[in-house]
Amino acid sequence: MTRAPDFDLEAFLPYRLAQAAEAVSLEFYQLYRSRYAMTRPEWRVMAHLGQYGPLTARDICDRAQLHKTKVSRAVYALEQRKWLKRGRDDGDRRFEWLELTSAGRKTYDDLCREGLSLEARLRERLGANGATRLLGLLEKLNGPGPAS
Amino acid sequence: MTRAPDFDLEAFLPYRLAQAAEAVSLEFYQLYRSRYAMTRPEWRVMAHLGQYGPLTARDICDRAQLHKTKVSRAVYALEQRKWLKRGRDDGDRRFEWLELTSAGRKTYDDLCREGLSLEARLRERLGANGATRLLGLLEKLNGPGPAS
DNA sequence: TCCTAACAGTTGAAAATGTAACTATCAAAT
DNA sequence: ATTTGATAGTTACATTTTCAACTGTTAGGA
Repeated sequence: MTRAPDFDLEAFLPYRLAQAAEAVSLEFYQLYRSRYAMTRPEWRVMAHLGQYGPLTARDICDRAQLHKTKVSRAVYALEQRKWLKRGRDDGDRRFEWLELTSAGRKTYDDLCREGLSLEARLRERLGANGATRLLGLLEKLNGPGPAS
Repeated sequence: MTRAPDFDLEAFLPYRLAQAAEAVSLEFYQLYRSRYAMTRPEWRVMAHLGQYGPLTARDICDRAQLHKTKVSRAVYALEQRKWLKRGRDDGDRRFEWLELTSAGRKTYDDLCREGLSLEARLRERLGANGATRLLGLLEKLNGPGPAS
């Protein structure tokens, strides 16, 4: 049982990534939270619906890496606020197709504009090509993933 | 009120960072969770204590960006398991100095070894200099931060 | 047809978290 | 000495998240 003296927390990727992600997403979270009283899962669900048209809850789970109970509750909340409507699939009645209402899309568009503005600030910090290189590295990092 | 057609979720940094951080930290989380039944805040607190010697709860809050109630509860849990001991500061009795016990250090050392092994796998995915470049970019990202 | 297994989505209870109020201690000013 | 305001850390309560069990539906045999 030897010591582990060469472990360096400051250079530990899971730690640094978590710190960076938290700091960056906090800026945006505070915005949609204070402006629209939305939670993180609610914004995630809205973002995916706004971006990729009608989806089932399952689709959102897969794409957004969100647990199905989170999606279920977020969908319920968005529906209550009339930002989303659901419709059963006629062929397979287990599915529900989820879609933003026009009120939901208005909110989504507003948050997209804010997102773009935040994105611009972040890219400024990263310098030319910085964002592209960062996205590329993140891609590599998740790449292989757990074998299906 | 114009549409926001150029918002691209797949290239949105807060989103991609959150996804990457979650995926990467999950690998490690599952390890210390299954092997030691530790929560994330508990590991964070242990990591900081193992790495930076005796600290107060406040130090850990600042360094680890962890809310003080999380730290308080994590410290309590680690203490119960005899992985940590606390001692009042003689000068200022508000402070408590926190330190890993030798049992705690043993656990910490074990997790450090696992951390190093995970880190090696991640660096392999990132290629030569990839990790260094990634850390540099993350640094820039958080750099300025909100003005104090 | 009937049985079984799988899937989409929901719900309830337990655990974790966030917020605000709290105790105890200290420092500075009066 | 006493008051005021700040700080370290804890606790209580409300909200969120997680986990497992559940309903309803479909598909594929026997």
